[in-house]
Amino acid sequence: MAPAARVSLLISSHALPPLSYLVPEHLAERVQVGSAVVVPLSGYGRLGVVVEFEETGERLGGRPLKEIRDVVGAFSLPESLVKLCGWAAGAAALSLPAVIRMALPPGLATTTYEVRRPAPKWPWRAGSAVGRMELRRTLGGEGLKAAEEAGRVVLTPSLPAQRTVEWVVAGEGSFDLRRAPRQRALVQALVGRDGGYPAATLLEEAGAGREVLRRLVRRGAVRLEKRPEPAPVSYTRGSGTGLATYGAGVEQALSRGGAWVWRLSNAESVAAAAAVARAAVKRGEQALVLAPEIGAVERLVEAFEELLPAGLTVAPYHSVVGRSRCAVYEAARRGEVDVLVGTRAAVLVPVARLGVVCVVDEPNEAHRASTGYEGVPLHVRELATARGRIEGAPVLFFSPFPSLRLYAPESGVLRLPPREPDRWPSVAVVDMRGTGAVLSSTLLDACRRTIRNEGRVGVLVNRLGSAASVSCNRCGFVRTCPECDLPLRLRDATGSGSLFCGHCGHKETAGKECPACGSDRLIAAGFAVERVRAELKETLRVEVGLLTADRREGEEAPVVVGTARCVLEGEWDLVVVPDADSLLFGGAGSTERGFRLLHGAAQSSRVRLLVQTRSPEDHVLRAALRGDYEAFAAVELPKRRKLRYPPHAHLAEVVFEGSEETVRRAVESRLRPALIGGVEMLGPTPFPGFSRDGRRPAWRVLLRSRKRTALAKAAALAARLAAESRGRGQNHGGLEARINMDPEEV
DNA sequence: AGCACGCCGACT
DNA sequence: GTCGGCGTGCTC
Repeated sequence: MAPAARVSLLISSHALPPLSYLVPEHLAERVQVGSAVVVPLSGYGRLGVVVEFEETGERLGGRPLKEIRDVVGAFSLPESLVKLCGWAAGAAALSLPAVIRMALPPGLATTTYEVRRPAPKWPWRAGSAVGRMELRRTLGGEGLKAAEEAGRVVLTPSLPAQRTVEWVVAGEGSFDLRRAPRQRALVQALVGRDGGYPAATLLEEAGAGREVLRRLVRRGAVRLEKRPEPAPVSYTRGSGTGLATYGAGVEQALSRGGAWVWRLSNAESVAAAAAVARAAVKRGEQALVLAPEIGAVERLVEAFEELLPAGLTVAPYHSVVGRSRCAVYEAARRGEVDVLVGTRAAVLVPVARLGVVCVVDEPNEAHRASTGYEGVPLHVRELATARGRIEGAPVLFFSPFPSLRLYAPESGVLRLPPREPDRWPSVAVVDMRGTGAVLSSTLLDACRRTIRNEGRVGVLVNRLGSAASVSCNRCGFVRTCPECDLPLRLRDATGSGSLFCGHCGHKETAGKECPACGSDRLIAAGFAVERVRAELKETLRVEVGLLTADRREGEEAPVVVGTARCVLEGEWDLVVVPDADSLLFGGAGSTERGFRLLHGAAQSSRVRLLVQTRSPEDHVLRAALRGDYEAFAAVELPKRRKLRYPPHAHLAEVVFEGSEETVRRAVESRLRPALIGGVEMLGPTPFPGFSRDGRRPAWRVLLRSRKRTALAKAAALAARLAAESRGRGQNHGGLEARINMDPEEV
């Protein structure tokens, strides 16, 4: 029996399971779990990562095992990160090699060889780097294998060549520049910069063109050098005062460890995260701070530069950082970055001495990579929690309104003392029962008053109002599912037709009369942006701007109508929500989302908030308008438990695209019988407006289980079934499926 | 029979 | 990612 290493290979068919290789005596010291190694596969060298060891014979099915050829120390991962990758692969139903690849530096070239001892007729010199393709073209497949065997070429994975910047260095001696004022100015600007100066900056400062520089070079007065572009690591320049406010909370979390939620306003979250990072750095450790979007990362980096005491290093990590991203990766790996701030792409970056993980704006769904995009398709809260557990680092989640799945005591996440917002607008609730108008006179008066005082009004409209709910115009009654107590949704936005429960699939007809008061005034909720804009323009006779993800018009207007994301980013004197009900009961959003939007609307208003509703007594509405997260959670948490939403079980959402018949047949005959390991199935339910091309109907199946891995496997199976039926071209157009693990909106 | 093409599974 | 094996379907 000899120990063999299981190696996860870095090739783009990720289906290959880890393979076993013998560890030769001379490499035994260096081969550990996480080691990047070169191993033979079909005769050629490949890059792989050791994921475990096993006791095995020296042969496998009659053939002797091959040996590991080399260790690539520069790209080895810490053992803890391999563990994390294993966890993530199980939770997301991805192969381990696929996840390992995400943990390696971006842009790593895995097919580059170094020529060590060229044969006489080879066109390459010793030491040159040559791609596998070129080697094969010249030497042939067998020739390359032989060359590898003989050690003439060695697979040498490498990072993309760093971009270089041109530097100007002053030359020796003196030159007569009396008649060359431009050149003189350039040389003047170089004085005192003995190490040289970047050419672009120098030219700009001296106000000179390239020709001036060229002449100086010709004279020998200066010389040019190509130097590697530095990684975008910046130094902090603050004093660190102002972070003391958070000292007690920081101390509590860092000394006790584990996962914590800290309810703070978004602005305070930034300072508190800085305080956490600083405490970690004081202990000689590094901090990893995760933000939902690239813009948020950039803002955090800037804020940290000002907030943290001078001399610490901060670096951003996200897809737009570009070629120098791998330089940041390397710097973090070597322990040279004190605070690494990144998007979800950063959660698998190896960090030499991880001291703490911070997740800001925790409930934001942008923290999740969509399937098929870069990154593990799980919410960062799951990955951060797992990473903290595996690496023994505390994890802190920041938000004024954390997700309920995290806040639930059963999640095992501890709570730090919250701070309620210090500013809250005066709130007006307009009861719209009995009126068919879009805009009440109270709303219009409030707008007029604000405009007269030269204030600005933000009008928050819930997207396009599709997938609406139905409520009674007379008494405000909202139809709910008898089983789940969730608002029923309208099958199509036209208002006619049937209602369904998005959770269990319960169906009923809309009916003509209100079950509560008997009136026949049932209406579909949900106003479109354009409609509200037109009515405001018409009535107020002022310019009304528009602010959506795709369109920006008249942003500076006294009144601006927009979708939630855009309006809540701004600051307004008056924020108006013409249809709060569509936020609360509308299809495309959960109760949590409704609460967050209304709470956010209050926070983005300096003076006044006005909402129109047909459910003025609704507890979510009331709690949101008071900014009372605790009251909201107290009512909603038991509901989650009853419905067995996360953290009480794990859910996987599978969205199928195809005809109802195809979906039902595939689900009932193939998926349901294959469910094992305590995985339950709910649905399929219609999924309005989620089809990719907008034409084919979409259907949602919810899978639920206590065991995350069993659930992930079931979801992957569902996707496979869809792919198979598509492959066989069954029934007009077949089936497509998308998976969403632990979806936000249930 | 002889050959191009595509699919599939093995490779450790 | 790379290879060979094997079946299909075409041509000589």
